[in-house]
Amino acid sequence: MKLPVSTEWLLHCATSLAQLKPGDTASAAQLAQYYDLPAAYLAKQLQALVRAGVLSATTGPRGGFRLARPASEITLLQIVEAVDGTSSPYECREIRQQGRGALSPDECRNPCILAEKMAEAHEAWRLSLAATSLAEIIAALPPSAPPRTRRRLTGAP
Amino acid sequence: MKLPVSTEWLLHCATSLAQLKPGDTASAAQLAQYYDLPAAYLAKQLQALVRAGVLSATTGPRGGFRLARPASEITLLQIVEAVDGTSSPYECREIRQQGRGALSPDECRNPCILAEKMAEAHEAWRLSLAATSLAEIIAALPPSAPPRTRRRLTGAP
DNA sequence: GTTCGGGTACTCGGATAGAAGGTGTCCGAGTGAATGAGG
DNA sequence: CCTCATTCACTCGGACACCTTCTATCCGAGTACCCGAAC
Repeated sequence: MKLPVSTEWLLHCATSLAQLKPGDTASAAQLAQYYDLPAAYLAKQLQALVRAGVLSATTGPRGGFRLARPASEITLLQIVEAVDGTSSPYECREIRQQGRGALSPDECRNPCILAEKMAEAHEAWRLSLAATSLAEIIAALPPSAPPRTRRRLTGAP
Repeated sequence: MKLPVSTEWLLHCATSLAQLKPGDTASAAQLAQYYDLPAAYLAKQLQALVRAGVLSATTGPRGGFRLARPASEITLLQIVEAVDGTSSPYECREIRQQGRGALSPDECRNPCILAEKMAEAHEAWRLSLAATSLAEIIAALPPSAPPRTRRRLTGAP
């Protein structure tokens, strides 16, 4: 069970975008320089956040990415699931219905207990991530962080 | 983020082994037939549970696998982590210290907040899985299940 | 001075190769039990 | 009938290919801005 490395990238990028002034954008190239990441691949992953409705993209000069909604309404879960998908890591393939020990369809009316327990754990994970919004992450940073982030993102010395 | 398919196999196999009479064993071939799984690969994964101390293996005729401890002391988490490893799915590579926006080592004295939140979610997942033991899984089955499982595992008609 | 048109440079977006880890398979080393002969 | 050495079949354990997914890269389509000329 491994999350893509790009998960970290996008969590940090979203945090950076949340520190911009409303209406401002940052391009994929700027974000890539800010964190020293492969620009093309980062752009590809940012598109996933656009498709998920977390970011909105503008083309052309002075274009780039910005948050599609207020930072207080974007949770860590939404970002992670935009990158990695929403499916559960445990996929029940109903092996209890196969082989010599196969259960009758009648005995499988209620779902597999093991699958239920795994789903509960996944739900606990999701709830934990959904409990934190980007706004709370920003609030935990020192007050000097946002201006500095803006400065360094735009490339100003 | 995807768990190996073999996770389901081993959760079910451990459940089956927990239904044996104390001291009895089941071979990898028997378990594979019971669930219609590739026997060689299942054996390879069962070894992982042996290395983790969840199962114990006996070679030679009438040998096989059995629980290394009482079912009440084996949690779902121990089985899952034996298969998939104990590392967190989110790996913080400290990209905040790289690139144009790199933070000074002094500002990185306390760990990255995002990494902390991701670790909290993983811990919630682990706690949820650790809360259920194999004994509780068995207790939820109908009383007729264990004898039937034993019969079908050994190949008796 | 204002307005309009074209050019340009910059942006995202999707289609295309390479690498890592899970999946599946194979064969060898070791062991405990069953067997047969001998006492 | 009991004992013991031998054989054997069965078990696990580790080493070797294949395939899906993540990683990385490239180039094309579209667009907002900037500049120049005309009014």
